[in-house]
Amino acid sequence: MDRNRVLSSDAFKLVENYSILGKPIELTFFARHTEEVAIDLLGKILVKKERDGYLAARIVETEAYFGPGDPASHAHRGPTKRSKVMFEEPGTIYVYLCYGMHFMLNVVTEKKGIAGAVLIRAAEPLAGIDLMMQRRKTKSLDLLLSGPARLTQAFDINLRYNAKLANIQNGIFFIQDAYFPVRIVRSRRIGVPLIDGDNFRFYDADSKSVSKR
DNA sequence: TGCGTGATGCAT
DNA sequence: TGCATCACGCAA
Repeated sequence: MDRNRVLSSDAFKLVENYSILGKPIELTFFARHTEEVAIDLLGKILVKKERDGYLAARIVETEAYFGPGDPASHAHRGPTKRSKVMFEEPGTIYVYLCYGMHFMLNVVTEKKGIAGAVLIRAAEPLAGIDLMMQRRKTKSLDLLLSGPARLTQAFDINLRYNAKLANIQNGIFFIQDAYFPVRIVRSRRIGVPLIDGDNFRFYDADSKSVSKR
């Protein structure tokens, strides 16, 4: 199936198709090494159920954040009021406010008690596009979800979701992508201090929705 | 390029 | 209690 066709397809029907092909992924998916999860999340579909239908987007950019030893991680000095979520059960959603105005969406990894999370930085819109464009006040498909704050704005993700499990009961979950192979590129993480050996950002080399900078 | 914006967490 | 700091986006 070609990607342009997907992007122009009717929103909510498409999600039904994906739902048939890929069930929501098990939370055990997240109970692995953070780097592995960050890579494997590329190509997965982020789905959020709303009153009037579904929002769906194909994840194309992620970053891995670890615990102690990773100075860029909120958890690097152990659990605090904010970062304790990163030590929670794998598959827990970690949302926090950045620069006083931007929400960041992460999913907790590793087994409970070990800090780790994957920041979801960008995605390609698949369903609920009109609603997302309305929220973002943009007409560009490429820019709609191409940045961590853009994505949370379009998906209306805020602190209410923090510390909730990423499962269907809570209105947000992932389903598997049965279609596209992903050509993965690694780079250093964005917006964090320069760290020797930082190579924990991952993106789909063929996606136009990857964030710039 | 610079600024808005507010919670966080370390230093007092 | 104070105050740098911050996984960013947008107007210019």
